[in-house]
Amino acid sequence: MKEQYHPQSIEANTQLHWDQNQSFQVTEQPGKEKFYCLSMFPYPSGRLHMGHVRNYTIGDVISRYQRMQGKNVMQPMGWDAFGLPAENAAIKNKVAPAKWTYENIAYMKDQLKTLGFGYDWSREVATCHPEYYRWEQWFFTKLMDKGLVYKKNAMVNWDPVDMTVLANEQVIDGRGWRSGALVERKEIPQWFLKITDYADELLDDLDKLEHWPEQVKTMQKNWIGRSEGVELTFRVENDGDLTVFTTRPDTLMGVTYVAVAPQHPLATRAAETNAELATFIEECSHIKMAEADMATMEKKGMATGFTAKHPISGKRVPVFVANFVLMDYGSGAVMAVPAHDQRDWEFATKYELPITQVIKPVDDNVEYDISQAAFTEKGELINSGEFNGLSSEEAFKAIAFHLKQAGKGEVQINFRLRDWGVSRQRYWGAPIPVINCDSCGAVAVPEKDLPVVLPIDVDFDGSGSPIKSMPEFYETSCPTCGKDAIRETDTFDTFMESSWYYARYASCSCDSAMLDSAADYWAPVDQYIGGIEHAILHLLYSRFFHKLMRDMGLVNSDEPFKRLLTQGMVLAETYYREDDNGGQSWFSPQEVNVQRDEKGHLLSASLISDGQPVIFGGITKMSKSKNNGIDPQVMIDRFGADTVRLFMMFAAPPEQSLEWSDSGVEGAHRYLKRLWKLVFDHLSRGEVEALDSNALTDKQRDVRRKTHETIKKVSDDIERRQTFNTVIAAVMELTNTVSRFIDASPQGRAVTQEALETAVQLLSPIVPHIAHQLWQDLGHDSDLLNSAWPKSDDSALVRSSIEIVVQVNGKLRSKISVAADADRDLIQHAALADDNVQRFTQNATIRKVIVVPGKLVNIVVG
RNA sequence: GCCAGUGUGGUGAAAUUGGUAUACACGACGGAUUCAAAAUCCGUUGCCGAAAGGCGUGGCGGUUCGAGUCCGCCCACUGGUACCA
Repeated sequence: MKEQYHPQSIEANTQLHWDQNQSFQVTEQPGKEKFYCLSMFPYPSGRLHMGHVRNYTIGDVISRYQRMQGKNVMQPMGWDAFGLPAENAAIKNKVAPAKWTYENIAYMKDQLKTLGFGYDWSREVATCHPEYYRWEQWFFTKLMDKGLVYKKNAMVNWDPVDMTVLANEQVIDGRGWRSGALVERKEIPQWFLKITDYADELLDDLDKLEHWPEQVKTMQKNWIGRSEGVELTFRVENDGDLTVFTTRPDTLMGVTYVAVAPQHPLATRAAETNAELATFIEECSHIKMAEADMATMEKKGMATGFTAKHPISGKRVPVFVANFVLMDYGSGAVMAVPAHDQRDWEFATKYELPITQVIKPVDDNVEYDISQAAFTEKGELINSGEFNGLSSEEAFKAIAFHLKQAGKGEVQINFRLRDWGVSRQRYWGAPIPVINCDSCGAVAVPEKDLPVVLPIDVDFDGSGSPIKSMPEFYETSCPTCGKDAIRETDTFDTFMESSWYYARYASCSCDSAMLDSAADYWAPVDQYIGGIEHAILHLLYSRFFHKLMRDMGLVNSDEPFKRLLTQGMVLAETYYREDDNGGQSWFSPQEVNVQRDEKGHLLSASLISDGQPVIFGGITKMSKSKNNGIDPQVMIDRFGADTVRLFMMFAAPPEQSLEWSDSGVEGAHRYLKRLWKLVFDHLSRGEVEALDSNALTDKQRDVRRKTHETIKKVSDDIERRQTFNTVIAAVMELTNTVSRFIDASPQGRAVTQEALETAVQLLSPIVPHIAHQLWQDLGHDSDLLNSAWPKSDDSALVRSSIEIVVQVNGKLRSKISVAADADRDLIQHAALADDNVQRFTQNATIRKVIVVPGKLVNIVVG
């Protein structure tokens, strides 16, 4: 064994060993318990970032741990390769999206290998391969057959200068990011998947996901947003019916106006003879298609001149156009009850519309003032004619019944969830497999003609998708009638590809079907790991897809991911200088020198290159825009992969955000050097005898107890709690104990050997390369990967005496040592007899003594 | 705006079921080693106080023998908000 720790050669040799033995290639083994561990695949943006390193280290730790539990572990990796950034890079660097993507994949794959992750690379998939998206296209055509797909008009952000559809992130302050033109809303025909058909099941099955974080389940539940209410109709004078949904039919008699979306047909008709209204509607079209923008903008409206007839009272209420009513959600119209809804109240106050109170608190002592704010609680009905005196709950039923009798409304379950629009007017995505024929309509591309291959040799200039101006792509004939027809040139939302990749890994080489029987062996994923930012969309779409695949007979399970770990972001410090024009230029933390005071508070910071000061901009998510990304590669080259992995797992628990710290990384590196030295020093003392657990001194017994306590804690921390930071802290405590333990006797050395072997095994999932080497040095011929996870020996855990904390009035006053099996009375006596306790109790009356055996005594005095 | 989370020493954090607040690290300070430095090793380190002791987990209030942990209100920050992935 070498005296110095050289990570570069150890890591290269260990990786070569795994490679030559194909250590991570797996096949289905029916007799053996399987474990499918999956990390969310990366978008190939160019280089790995720290978020990837964190995500994949967590997955690798869990995989290696499960393997040491004797399971058949599959850990695959692939590429979420379609998406907007490739198009942006193509415009910027004048390189085709496909070429850019494939080059990035090659580079990032090398980086993943350097980090030593145990992937079965024979299962690699990239979603931009026709062999992959072929099956997605096939699946879509099957969904068309089953009636789960439809086409309708939907709104997009339109850049009138670049003549292109913009993603929400490409709209900045209401303008196109490249052209600077005011965006417009535009309605275009798009394909939708009927995810709302599965809303009930997606909601109910959340209860089956025992091992999902509660917060993710709550967010999904709220997103699906099941609510019970009444759908009812207002007859509009000189026009048709206006249907609205309300969860508060008990407030119906307080309706003083109704509002429709600016794009509503009624608004359009009203605007034909009202220039002012037409101008208002035009203004409303310049708002970005994002809920956050809609909800925070100034609420504005204008009367249409139409009136609607109240379905019960028959009174006429004005119809408004309001910019906050969404055309894509529900019927595009809402009823307004200003007295009992805060938004309606603000709108009514602004436009001087009447506010009619119809609910009062049941408890007359509850204070409220309808002139200051809406009263939104439930209560008792007033000013509601025949419904007066009913409770909100009774009125819900009574009013719903009344409306149903009159044929004007019905109780309905409503979902916040909307159907999934999957059309994108972009180039770098999977072509939607549909042909539009003048006679036959939209026809699915037949299976024999799949895949519809995306041409990759294109000139991409950013002015719209190139395949939209490629007749050789879109000119075709109708599969049904044979006449000339036009191929769909929109591509799929990239969430389509990421909704089923986990299943394809199992059947990745199958070229005759989307999935084969192997998918059923491996699915569902036992452990899924990814960023919390995917809590709703990706995870909901994947759950939906899994149910679709189940109903198509492709898998047997109801849910794709048994257990979920959502990891936090990786943050770093930011530094900037103000430009002359008021902008900011950001400097990498690695270019900055920081001065701190005695206590470590930041005093000032300056740029290393010119010595001039820079401003500290806070700690934020690593990003290109703030130039605070730390390149994992630089760190790996400097310290080795094990150090980077160790720091990542040590700095914070996985679900929390993690702050990058250069000195923290150096600390992690120092620890590995100390561990190496500890093993080296131990081995340099020569042969080690067998351990005889009955022949140990008290000190040797203490060290051995620490070893077995550590096994117990670490196993629980990895398996149940998934807190890898405390795993490392616990092993550090063990190695600290060993380095303080000086005992060269045969049994002293045997105890040390056991402690060191244990430490190496417990750390091996986190730092597999150094562990691989140390395991051999400690005298093992077999591969550490396949060694059995250590088990704690209960007899080593036994203690003869334990420490009990003694409090007086809840304040710590003393600690006493009692026999481990001491009963309540004995503990209480010992506590009361303690000198320091007596100081606080002697001049007072003891009112109560609380004894928690094994833990503490609290003496309450008065 | 709405939904979900987070907030503990100088810093990252620990405290798992309501029971010793600050484990394990980083930094800082002191010392050993060295011609010197780096590296390494040892020690000190929540705040106030000479000590006894008091105070202390974003803020205010509550429940309890006992609250970082439970409840109510508030503040700040983060993620998502359906075309970023």
